Amino acid sequence: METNTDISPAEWQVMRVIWTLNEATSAQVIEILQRKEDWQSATIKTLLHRLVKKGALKTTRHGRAFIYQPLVKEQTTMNDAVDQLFSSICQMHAGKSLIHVIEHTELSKQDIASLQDLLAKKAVDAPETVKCNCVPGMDMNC
Amino acid sequence: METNTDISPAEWQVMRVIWTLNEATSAQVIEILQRKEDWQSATIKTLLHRLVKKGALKTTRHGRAFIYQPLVKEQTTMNDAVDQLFSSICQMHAGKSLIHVIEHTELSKQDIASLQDLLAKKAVDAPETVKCNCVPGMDMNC
DNA sequence: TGTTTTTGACTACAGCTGTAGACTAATGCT
DNA sequence: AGCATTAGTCTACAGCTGTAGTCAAAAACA
Repeated sequence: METNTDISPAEWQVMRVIWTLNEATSAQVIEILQRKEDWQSATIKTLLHRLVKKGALKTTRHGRAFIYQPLVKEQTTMNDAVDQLFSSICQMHAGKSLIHVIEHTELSKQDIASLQDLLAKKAVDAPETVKCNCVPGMDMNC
Repeated sequence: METNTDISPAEWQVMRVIWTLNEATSAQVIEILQRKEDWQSATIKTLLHRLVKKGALKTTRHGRAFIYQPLVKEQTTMNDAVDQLFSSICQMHAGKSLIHVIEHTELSKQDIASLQDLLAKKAVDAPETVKCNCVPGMDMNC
């Protein structure tokens, strides 16, 4: 079964709260998100509802209210989103964009080490240049 | 003036062709994109039109037809898109997602070298861990 | 010059998104 | 038991997207 969880930006905010807490009531999500976003509670309820419908969250009734829990993993969902973006841009320029993100992203020593490791391995048989694949058939350089 | 060029996935495909060719007629764009996507010409015309309206493309009349040219730079637009994505995900997990992309992206020797350079510099004062910022106020780890 | 082709413009329409009001049923306090 | 609060459901509505048909004007060809 396809878990085609295409999560919109606003929905991401909701997911992040729930991923972090592992489970939460709508009241909690509302309280927390209102510290950050200027959203009415009805808006957040709608987002929760849509996420349940999309299969990204599940609910368990607990007396009066529901408890919301994630059905999709955070890291997986993130990776999918990033993959989707990178697969729609020009391969030739992807490297520069990666440089750009890394310049602006805080990374732990751990992650940096992993990246260095990975790059060292990739360097071995890296091509001199990566071809632009924007115009199929033609062999262009964008 | 805000050049809030929010380009949708389908529109990206169109932009990529035009960025690569520098300029193109709608006929060219249609011909090229139909090699890759199963789109009717009317669809591609709509996309071109929307991109002009959004300020991502400009047109110059050339007899019967228009010549389309980019008004926004490819690398800049890509960087913006990537920034936008990374700013909506959990900082704590961003590193892992970067590792993930790099694993699956072909990179030139050049780009790898730049990345290595950059990482070496960042390693110097990298934090042990990057805090999750998903639940403001609370000091959580997602 | 009349006809075919091309090209852009306009219209369409459903599904997704952001944003939220209104209503209802259940809960809890007095 | 009655009223206030709360949580979820329904409805709404405009703008963006994917996807495309139709039409009119212009151009090219016969």
